[in-house]
Amino acid sequence: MDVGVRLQSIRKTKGLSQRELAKRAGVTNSTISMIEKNSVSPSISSLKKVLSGIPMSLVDFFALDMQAQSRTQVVYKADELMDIGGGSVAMKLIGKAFANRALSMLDETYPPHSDTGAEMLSHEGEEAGVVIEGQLELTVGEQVFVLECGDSYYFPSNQPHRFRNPYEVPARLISATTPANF
Amino acid sequence: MDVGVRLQSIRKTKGLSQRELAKRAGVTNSTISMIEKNSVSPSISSLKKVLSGIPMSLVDFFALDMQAQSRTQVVYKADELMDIGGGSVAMKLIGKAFANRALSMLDETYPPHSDTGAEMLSHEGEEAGVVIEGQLELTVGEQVFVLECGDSYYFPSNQPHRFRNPYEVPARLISATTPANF
DNA sequence: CATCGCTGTTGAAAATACTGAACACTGTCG
DNA sequence: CGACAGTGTTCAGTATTTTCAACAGCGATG
Repeated sequence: MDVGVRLQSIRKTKGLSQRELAKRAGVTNSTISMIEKNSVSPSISSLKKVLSGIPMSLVDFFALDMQAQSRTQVVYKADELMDIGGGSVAMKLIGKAFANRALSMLDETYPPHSDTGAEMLSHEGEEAGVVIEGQLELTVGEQVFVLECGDSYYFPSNQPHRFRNPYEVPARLISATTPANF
Repeated sequence: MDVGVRLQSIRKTKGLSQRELAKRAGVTNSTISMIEKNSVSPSISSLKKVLSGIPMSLVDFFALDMQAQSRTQVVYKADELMDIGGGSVAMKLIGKAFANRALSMLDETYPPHSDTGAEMLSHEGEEAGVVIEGQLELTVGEQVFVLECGDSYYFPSNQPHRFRNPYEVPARLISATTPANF
């Protein structure tokens, strides 16, 4: 992992000079120069100061790291997804031909006033999703959330949960669950 | 944010003494003592060494913050997703506060003529996705596919792959990967 | 009680990071 | 061309962190 290179690329992305960033962060330009050249390994406090001038959190900074590491049917046309929707909700499974999948990805459509059911769901694993059309109500444990278009969620699936569309327009949700439950 | 307290709580959770952790990490016990007492602000390199004895990544260490602050956030508004896009492609991670995730779900936007890079990606696990806006070209191994809006894919991530948007309109892709690579 | 093995803390010395003031380079303006 | 404002780099001195070794406290064992 290369702190210096990463800092430099972030700084340049933001269109800042070393001196400009230094001023905002309350450090000297030489500090930034040396960090970027990896001639020092900054202390947490000074890196935090530097990032505050961007601004960016330490988590986000280190998260960039991971990205550095970046015959069965592969592609499925929109109309060849497998519909596994039991009730009113249409749930289309992505990658039906993939045996022993580690992942369930679904394209779900919730018509107005539809629901995954009164009793809460609960199973092993973790799940995430994004609402890409309409709005949806999500209940996790005791908490009730309203997801607007573009909003997303992530929670451990053993927490009791339920999806509901109490609105007048259909909602569309892309979800992923691991391990696969379909 | 309290580096010292956090380190201490992690260390104790793992049932390690200062000396034991110090030995595994390749630092001295006094370093750990002082960090935990917040009488110093460790350098990135030494904190990284210390965490390697746990073991734990810097991201996860700093991510504990967010977890604590929001008692496991479930829902993320569209504008609070974490952008981990390195190049031209905007990749937004869903559920950034979820530490040790089993799943990476991303909301990716490919501007016209953007690309994940000339060299093919390859890593462990499986991945799936749906194109929800525009069109995208996907290369898996020797095969090249054109994904229209609504089309999806599923393949093992060890197959070399690459995404490309050679078209004139932006493409938006929701993808999921397990195990998490972010 | 004494001794062992462990715990975490503390001080002086060694190593490392940060500052402040130079330097060399670029491009722009008069 | 000369002056200027910007860029990033370098170096000596200062401030901070890290080590090494000693210390004090605690519980178990002989």
